[in-house]
Amino acid sequence: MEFSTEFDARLGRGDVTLAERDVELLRTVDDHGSINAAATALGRSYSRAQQRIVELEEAFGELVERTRGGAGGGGSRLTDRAERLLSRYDRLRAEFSGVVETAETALSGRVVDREGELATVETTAGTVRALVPEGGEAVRLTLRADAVTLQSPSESPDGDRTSARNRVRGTVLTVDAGESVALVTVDVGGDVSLSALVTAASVEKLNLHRGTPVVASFKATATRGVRTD
Amino acid sequence: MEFSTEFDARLGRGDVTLAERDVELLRTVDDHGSINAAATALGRSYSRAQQRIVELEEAFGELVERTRGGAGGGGSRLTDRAERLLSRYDRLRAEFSGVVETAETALSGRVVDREGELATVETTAGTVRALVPEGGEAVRLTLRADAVTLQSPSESPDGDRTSARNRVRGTVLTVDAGESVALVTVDVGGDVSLSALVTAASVEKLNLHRGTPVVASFKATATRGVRTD
DNA sequence: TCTCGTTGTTTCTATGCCGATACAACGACG
DNA sequence: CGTCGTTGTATCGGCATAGAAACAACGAGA
Repeated sequence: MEFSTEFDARLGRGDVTLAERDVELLRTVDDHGSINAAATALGRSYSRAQQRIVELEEAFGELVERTRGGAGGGGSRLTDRAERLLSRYDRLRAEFSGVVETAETALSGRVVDREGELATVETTAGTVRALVPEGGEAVRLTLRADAVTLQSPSESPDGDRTSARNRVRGTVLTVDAGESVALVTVDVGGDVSLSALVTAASVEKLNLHRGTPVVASFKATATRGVRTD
Repeated sequence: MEFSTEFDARLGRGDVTLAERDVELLRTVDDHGSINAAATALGRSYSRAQQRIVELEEAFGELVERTRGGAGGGGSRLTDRAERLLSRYDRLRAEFSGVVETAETALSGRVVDREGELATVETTAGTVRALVPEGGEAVRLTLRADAVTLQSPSESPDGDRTSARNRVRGTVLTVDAGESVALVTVDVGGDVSLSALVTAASVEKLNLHRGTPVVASFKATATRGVRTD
């Protein structure tokens, strides 16, 4: 069954949280030069918009510099603090978007050893280390495609000199090339294949196509599990 | 300024979206054995809870198996479909949590070349490849600590045989050891340091401590940018 | 066949959020 | 010194959401 995955991001400070709606408002104030024009442009009431800005400022500091009088009657513009806040929000949202957009591999497995939140998990694709919250036995691991590094088997070092502890041999199943990046699926012996997001340049350098033998490596700290029991 | 980063995750199908509140309800139905008991336990009204379940089922299929009659008057339990749905939601939420909890490095830079959404960006830490949405010039790159692999400089291959295209030399600044994982900051010459989340085992194997020379490598596809202009 | 607590359905009501409206205060510009 | 469109403030009303309450229907078990 196919779902759409959605989210909304918030930045909290005290008991006030900055949400998408607030960001939209502040951005529009910046664009239109006044709270009034911004509210109108967004189809929102001025009074609520103004109140909301005051509320946000109580938590986040001065965000909007108001001026009154003059030819145009006055206006408002964002402070540097507000710009930084919006930039911070953008990055947060971009990261969440990354989660939603990036392909992922899900592996079912069983915890066989554990040291703190670092677990050793037996999966169909082999034994991997992963971060798993305490308490679980049966787990499901999630691994983002952009966390998987592919390399040529001949170059595969002994693994003692890198912090990427998980290392699986396999052969390339498919290469779905985009404009500048490609989604590569790798058969690693289990019932599911492993997805890796690599650049087009890497596809060429590693000569990736169906049948290419590769070593897929990924960090334990980038492999996260949730319990399923 | 320190913020709390929050999110809520949703799974959509058609025009119905499964939110945290719904997951909570379904889980409680499972725990208590009836919609009625679940609603009471959550301090919610039975009628709304029941209506919501029907609404969810119209989009997601049968989620709750109801029975009426018998000693206890009947009851409800979750279907396999519901269990799978909840598991799927858990993994999504876990991924978002990962974003919130994982340390990250932010690099300011400037796009000097671009091929599709893959950009070459000059930063204070050197030249890196990153995924940047079209249109930007000045960008801010975000790199998750769990996406950074550390390796010993002696073992650093020529880079043509791996798909981790970004490679930066540096020296370890700090090692913040947790129970089983450690957050390592690496001085890479710029004004900011690079954070890497590695296992305690890797700290030992690579002999990481202040002053250790390392090569930090990370994939272009795991480096995401947002424009700042 | 009766009992029981459930499911299923309807209606009323409380609440919170927000737009709409009205009006006072402001102050640089002309 | 008046004008102008802004900021700032208070109040009313609409709308959506959800709890409260009441009641019918159900059906396995005693």
